[in-house]
Order: sequence, then C-alpha cells, then structure tokens
Amino acid sequence: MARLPVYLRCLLEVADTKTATISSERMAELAGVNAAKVRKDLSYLGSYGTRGVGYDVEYLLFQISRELGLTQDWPVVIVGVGNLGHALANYRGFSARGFRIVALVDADTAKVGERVGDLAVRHLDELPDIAADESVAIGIIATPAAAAQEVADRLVAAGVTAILNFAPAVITVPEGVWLRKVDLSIELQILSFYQQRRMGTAMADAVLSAPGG
Amino acid sequence: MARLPVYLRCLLEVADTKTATISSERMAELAGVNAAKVRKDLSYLGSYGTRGVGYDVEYLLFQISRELGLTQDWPVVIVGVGNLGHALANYRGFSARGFRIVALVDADTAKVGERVGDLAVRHLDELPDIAADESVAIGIIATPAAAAQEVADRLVAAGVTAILNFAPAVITVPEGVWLRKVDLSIELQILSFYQQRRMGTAMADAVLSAPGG
DNA sequence: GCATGTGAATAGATTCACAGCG
DNA sequence: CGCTGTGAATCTATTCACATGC
Repeated sequence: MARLPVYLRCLLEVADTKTATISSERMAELAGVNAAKVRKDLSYLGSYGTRGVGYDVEYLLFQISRELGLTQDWPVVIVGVGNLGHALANYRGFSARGFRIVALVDADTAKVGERVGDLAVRHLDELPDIAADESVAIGIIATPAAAAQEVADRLVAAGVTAILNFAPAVITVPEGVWLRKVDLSIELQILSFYQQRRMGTAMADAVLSAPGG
Repeated sequence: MARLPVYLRCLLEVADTKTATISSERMAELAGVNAAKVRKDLSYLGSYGTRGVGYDVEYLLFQISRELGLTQDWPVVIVGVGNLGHALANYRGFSARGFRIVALVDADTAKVGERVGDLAVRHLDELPDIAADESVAIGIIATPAAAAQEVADRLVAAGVTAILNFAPAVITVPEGVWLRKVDLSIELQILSFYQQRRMGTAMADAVLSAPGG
C-alpha cells in the first residue's frame, strides 16, 4: 500500500499537537483522500481503531512503522554522485525515516575520494565489499540512463534486493528484487500533457463561445 | 496517460538506430509493459499504426510529442534553492524535453543573488512579476514541507496552473490547477515495506521448513 | 501472413452504505 | 449516538482474443 507512508507522515504531524486519537475522516482530510479508503487501508493492518472514537495516534503510528519496516534501520547505497546523487545524499527526509546512507559510489575515478557530508565517494568496483560489510538492503541509482542497467546488474550481483531508480531508463531485474522508479522528466511531461489539453479545450471553448461560433 | 512519456523515450532511442517502424510487441519490451496495453494506449491518439507492419517511428514520435504538448516549450519556475532545487535546476532531462527553467526563487534573502548555472536566485516576492513576464506555466516546489502550502498558494495567485511538488506535504490547490507530487522518502518507504515483508515470510518459511516445524 | 485496433472478459481499486460495536 | 470495519456496488485499468485490413 503506497498510502501508508502518507498516513504515517500525517500521524507524526498530529502527534506533535498532542492529539490522542484521530478519526478516519480527519485523517482523510490530512492525507487528501477519501475516509472510506483510510478505513479500508488501515483495516488491512488489523483492527486498530475503536468504534465511536477513532484511532489511537501513538498506537497506529507504531503499527504503521512496523508494517513499513521502519522500526529497523536500512543501510542504503547511492550509485552516481552527480547533482542528483548529491542532493539525495544530503536529503534529510531519508535519515528521518531510518534510511541511513552508508556509501556513495561512482564509476568516475575523478570523483572517488570526494567528500559529501560525512562520506567519501568510493569506486563502483567496491560495491560487493560495501554491500557485504554494511548489509546494504537498498540501492539508489542516480546515474545517467546509459549506465542504469549495468549498475542495477551490479547491485543485484552484490546482493541488493531493492532498488530505487532515478535514471530515465527502463531497467529489468531478476525475480525477487524489488524495483521502483522515479522519473523527474516524466512528471513534468504529465503536467505538460494536461496544460496542453487545457489549451486545446480553452481554444475550443473560445471558438464555441465566439460571436457567431 | 502516464505511459506516453515512456513510449516517447523508447521511440527516441529507437529513432537513433535508424529503425523506421516498430511493432507494439517490441515497444512493449522496451517500455516494460504488455503489448496490448501499448496498442490500446496508442489507439487513443488515433490510428497511427499500419496492420501487418507496425508504427512509423518518426510519425509516432511527432504525434506523441504533440499530444504531450512538447512541441512548444514550457517556462518553468523552481521555488526553493536547497540541495534538491539545485539538482533540479541543473537536471538536463528537463531541457531535453522542452522544459526551460526561467527562474529560481527562494524566500531566504541570503540565497537571493546566488548564481546557479545561467540564473541568479530571485526573491519569492518577485513571483508575480516573474510569472507574468515569462509566461510561467509550471511551478516546481522544492521547499521544506512547512512552506509548501504557502508557496503553492503564491504560485496559484501568480497564475501558475500546473505544480510539481517535491515537498513531503499534502497540499491543496483550487479546481483547475493541476498538481503532481514526488515524495522521495515515500519511495524508499515502499521498498522498505517489501523488504520487511520478505523478511517476515522468510522467517515464516524458515520456521515451517525447520526440522519438527 | 502479420500486426493493429478493439469488443469482451477479467482483475483491481475506489466508493457506497450500513451493520456492528464501544 | 458516533465511528469503525466491511460486504456489495461501482468505476477504472488491464489483459485476452480475434476480427479487420494492409
């Protein structure tokens, strides 16, 4: 369920305000979804609500954290230390949720040794050692598109079983390895698509409402 | 249709290899989806394929570009010039698709004047002027979560009708404004969720297959 | 013959509406 | 009485399977 992390964030905000319980309706408002959806989603975790009252904020926080595996910390390696790799390495949202960046690697020897925050960039060839030493569970690909598939293959070979791909390329991984992708350019193209359609209809409307149209 | 940009990218790659036509099956392979889905998606644009042959690569490229509104360029403003804002400002994938970053703005006066690539950071208060002068169509929010809603309100007030939100917060916009969000931390949490479940089942399997289990 | 385009079938997600419980 | 939990209804997306046309 891709919405659990959103609920988690909402609950953390609510917990700050010393609110003890929350209704599905209030939660839906905060999360920007339908109340029935909230209840159905939460019911998959078990019956953690109280009828007539709502959900206990602290208890639900714990249950969702546990379900998402956030009660343990996950060592993460970032491959590709360009602009995006830098930004991801410094992104506070990761550490706030128990994701610990344990290594930055790059294929470019010129970048090896460069310091980013607490870490020094290491070479891609060291990936197997790093993965083994640090028990890396998640790999982030922040390389150019052309390198993405090879990097994915190397991550898998090193034993990494979950990959987040920021490179604008479709990559394939073996059965049993989880893969998610974020394509920044695609997000803008989707917005462009809607803007484009708006203009199409705006023009059509203008024509239709024009005198004599 | 969120898959059109993926098809576009695949077609661009194929076009580089001087291939004149492409079948839905080959396209599906490149895009990592089902062939029937490709055909159904493309059929919404019109009947641009030839039975027994496939799709003309150049023609389809043009049709998809047009549908996505990529035949014109879209002025984009980025709000928030932290690590992520920097990375987005330098991201080549945007300009490659006709998205032109025309301004970087930040609420922090200490950042105003700082140069990032060709642009100097301007103050958030200048947003209405910038939006009007540059006909900004798309705004990108790369601020901390706490500032996101106010920035969105300001973008809307300045006439921006499409917003891409990178801040980890649910924001609301008026009817007629398109909003998409990318939450980096949520993507990792989803992977964590699957890893967590894998461990759960791995343990269950281990127990079940243990001698006497 | 071969690959598209598309109705029909299926699967999945969302919403409704209300029974059940505190 | 209020709010959860959930079966049923609805809507949307995906896949199948084949008629259609080059």
